[in-house]
Amino acid sequence: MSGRAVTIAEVARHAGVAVSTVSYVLSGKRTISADTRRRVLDSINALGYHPHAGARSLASKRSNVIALVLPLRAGMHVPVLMRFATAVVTAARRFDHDVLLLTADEGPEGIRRVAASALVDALVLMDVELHDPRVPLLRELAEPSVLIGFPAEPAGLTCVDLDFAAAGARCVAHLAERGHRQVALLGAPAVVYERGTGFARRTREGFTAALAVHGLEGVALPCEETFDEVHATVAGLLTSRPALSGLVVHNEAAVNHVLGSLRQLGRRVPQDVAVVAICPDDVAERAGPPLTSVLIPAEEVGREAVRLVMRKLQGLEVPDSTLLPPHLAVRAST
Amino acid sequence: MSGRAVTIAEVARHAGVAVSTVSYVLSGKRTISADTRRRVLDSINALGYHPHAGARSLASKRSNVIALVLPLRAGMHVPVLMRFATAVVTAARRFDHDVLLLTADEGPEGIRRVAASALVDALVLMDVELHDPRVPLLRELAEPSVLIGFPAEPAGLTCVDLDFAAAGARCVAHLAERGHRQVALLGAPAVVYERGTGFARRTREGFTAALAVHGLEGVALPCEETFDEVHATVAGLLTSRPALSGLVVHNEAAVNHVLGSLRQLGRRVPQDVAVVAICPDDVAERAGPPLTSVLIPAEEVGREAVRLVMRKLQGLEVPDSTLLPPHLAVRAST
DNA sequence: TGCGACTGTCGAAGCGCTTCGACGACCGGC
DNA sequence: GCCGGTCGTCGAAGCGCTTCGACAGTCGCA
Repeated sequence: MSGRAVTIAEVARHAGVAVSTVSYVLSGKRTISADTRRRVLDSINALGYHPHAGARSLASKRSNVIALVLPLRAGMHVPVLMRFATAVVTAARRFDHDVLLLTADEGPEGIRRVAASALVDALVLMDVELHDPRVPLLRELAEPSVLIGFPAEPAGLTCVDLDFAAAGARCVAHLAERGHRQVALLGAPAVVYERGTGFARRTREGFTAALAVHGLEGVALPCEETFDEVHATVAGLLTSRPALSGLVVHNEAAVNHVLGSLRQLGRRVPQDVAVVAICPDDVAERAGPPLTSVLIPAEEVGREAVRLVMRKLQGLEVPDSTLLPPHLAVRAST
Repeated sequence: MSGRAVTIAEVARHAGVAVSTVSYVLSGKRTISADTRRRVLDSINALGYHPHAGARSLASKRSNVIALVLPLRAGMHVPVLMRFATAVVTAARRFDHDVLLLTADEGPEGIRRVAASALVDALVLMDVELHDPRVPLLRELAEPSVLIGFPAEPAGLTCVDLDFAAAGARCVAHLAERGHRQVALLGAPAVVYERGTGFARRTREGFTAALAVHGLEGVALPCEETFDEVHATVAGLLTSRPALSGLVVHNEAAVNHVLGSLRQLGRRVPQDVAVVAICPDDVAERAGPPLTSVLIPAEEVGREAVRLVMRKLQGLEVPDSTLLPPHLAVRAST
């Protein structure tokens, strides 16, 4: 194997047809008789032909690669991002596309580079901030793009995300159903709110709005991620609000610390304090006790982002905004 | 911006030189006078020229892209993988290469596809198993590759990893220094050992060998990742070995559960039980108490893997095996 | 002064593919 | 039996780049 690569010309010779015929068999852009198609496909298999990606992209002006831009910043929950990433790769393959991985440290310039050099046909951006420096760049790019998350000014962009406001509200509703009257939200670290990251704020807004709807008392606090800080926050909260009996945790790294802290304070879950988390299912399942949770449907979001970007690539219309509904899984913690 | 893309011919015209001259300015493969170089570079900037990646790869037989193959399987610690991934991307950019992300679900065939289609020049594979189905394929590929991790039969391959045996030994040595006589290793879930994943076994071997060296008593156990299972394991261990006073935890997902379990059992860390973890620094720092740990130097490993694969691409010799030494950071848990 | 050895630049030939226009062969309708 | 229309296939013209050989100048040295 792997001497010089097989070219389309060799396939054509082997099958006794013209190069263009092979190309049309592969692309399906012109009708080819069943008989010829067979011969060509047989030759392709016999020779182990794989089209040269560069040649193809040069001739067709399509690279069949999409960029996945994933900044990695403080306070982000890496496992969730990884799930997005693999979901995007899997979905992209279904559309016969590959995925180029871009990180933040090259800055927006990296996006321009891969777009301008025709390395990629389209872009999917993750972890979008309210005032994201990449967003203005996207507007002037010819390549279509989809954002996972929402910037402050999403007009003219295509955005997908879990409906975090609904997720926050769903958690409150669940606690209300269970009869809790005083609840709290432990969210992302303060720095994430300050940066204006959309999902953190939207969860908080949904949470707060739902308190009014259900007539609950509640408070939303940022939450750091070391055990000691979490413990201090939880202890302070329970002291200042003795009647508090429901907790919503929207911080994957802190979830287990919260449970450890409650244990240490002698509060039983769910008898003394009920806990609902917004986090991936596996984290919720592994916790002690397993947590009632709203999962972040990473696979679904990633798949949807790819679907949308592919539609744009075909020139089809897509909605500006796609919000995926939250799903609550009830487990032992409420 | 972004009408039709600027081509090298337009740059050449703008600068008043031949197309080939522009190419040589960019590649540095022939001497060009300082004066001409200036004019060409100015034109490139003025026009915002970016070479067409496909054209370049077609003509030069180099795509300047490397594949990062990262299967995502049960029991793997996603955050660590993500660090590898970003380290690889960052390092690759320093060599003017981009990174194509491949996951497992296309199987080994995906590797063959991207190699045969000249989409990538080289491959970096992560999370290698002892009997990895991708390994035989690599041997017959023309493209150079580097593995992060070791298969059972690494002859003729290039492998990089943290020296997990040394890491396991280092933890034992540390506990011995602190005067502990009876210790235990809580490792990966059983399934990971059964699959023969190298790093899990090597840590255990290093641990076991070091017991003898330091004259300690000890046992190595697999460790599941739900709180309840961890708790059962820890409780069982402390019951069956009352004199046990040192714990090595090589399981990122279980680390916080172990601490929670000890808390619940009324054992203080480090007074009653000392704990050393093999995990990323941020997990160790956030734990309660912050953990003495051997970090998995993901950035370093990723960087080294890229450096090696680039050397191979240049036809240079590289060592078959690169083991990065462990670094122990002492914190509050020992 | 002449001659080889560089230097710096150019022109042209591909790289492997897609796509466009062309063109026989064959069809049905008159 | 002839004509317009498909259908299936072919040949050739690029796509934008790298690289090779060629070739004017220049320079140093005999």
